Amino acid sequence: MFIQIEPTSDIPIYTQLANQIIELIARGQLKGGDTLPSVRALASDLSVNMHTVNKSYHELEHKGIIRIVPKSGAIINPIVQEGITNENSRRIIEQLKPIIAEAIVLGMSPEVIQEQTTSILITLKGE
Amino acid sequence: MFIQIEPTSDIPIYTQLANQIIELIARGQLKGGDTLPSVRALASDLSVNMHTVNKSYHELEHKGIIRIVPKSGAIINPIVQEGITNENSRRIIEQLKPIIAEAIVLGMSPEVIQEQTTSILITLKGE
DNA sequence: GAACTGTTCTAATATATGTATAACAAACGA
DNA sequence: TCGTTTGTTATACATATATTAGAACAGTTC
Repeated sequence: MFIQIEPTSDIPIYTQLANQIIELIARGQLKGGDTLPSVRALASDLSVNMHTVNKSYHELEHKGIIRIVPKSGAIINPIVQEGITNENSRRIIEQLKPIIAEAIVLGMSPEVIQEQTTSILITLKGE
Repeated sequence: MFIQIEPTSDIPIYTQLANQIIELIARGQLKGGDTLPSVRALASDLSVNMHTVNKSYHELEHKGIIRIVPKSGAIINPIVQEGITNENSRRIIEQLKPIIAEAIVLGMSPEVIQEQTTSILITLKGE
């Protein structure tokens, strides 16, 4: 697991960690059925507190990305193949909207926004 | 100004406000040169504290979206026409990446992600 | 000159974030 | 079986962020 935490970032550590795990799954470097390190092991690895890692894992579980088996470990769910749910789709769009609005106001043209989106998709999935 | 604040949201009030002002500018409902209400007037209007509105305005100024003239008011900068700066572009991409990664993991196909991006752009700019 | 403006200051409260320790009970592995 | 590991839970503490409140100040506006 190649994870890098910046303790001084304005993004909370547990969010940084959750985001990076999501990115690893999107890239296919973590697959459905793979197990995540124990909260203690990963915490020690990243030099952060056990509870901080635990909070990340529960955020991922709440989003439906992993499942936590008590007293056992955390397992990555397979990437959903049947298409995204309406609820999740709505959430994603609500998150994208303000960022795209900001991009427009800062002078990024719709064409460039599309290009950058494509670029990110290629980076993540190779498509 | 049609602004709606949800006090119980997990998104801070000052962020909600800044986002909505940005969206109004992106939509063209606020234009370069337009003035924003005074911090006291808008705070009263939204039933929030003056300092919360002030924090929003300063966030917008920090992003280069408005300028604040001390003892006078806040004026919207024109939408940048010369293209986005590299620094701003980098920031936008860093914000988009984790959301797009999450969309992929939750089963949104690259094609649908592109479609939704287009849809948001149309909603905002009519393009 | 009165009203309004953003600024600054102090203060209080609530919530969020992160760390530190410890104990518990279930699961795991040898 | 038995020791180790696991996630869980509880308490405590420190710091930062978010929000509100009230007041005073000095420049701007009309």
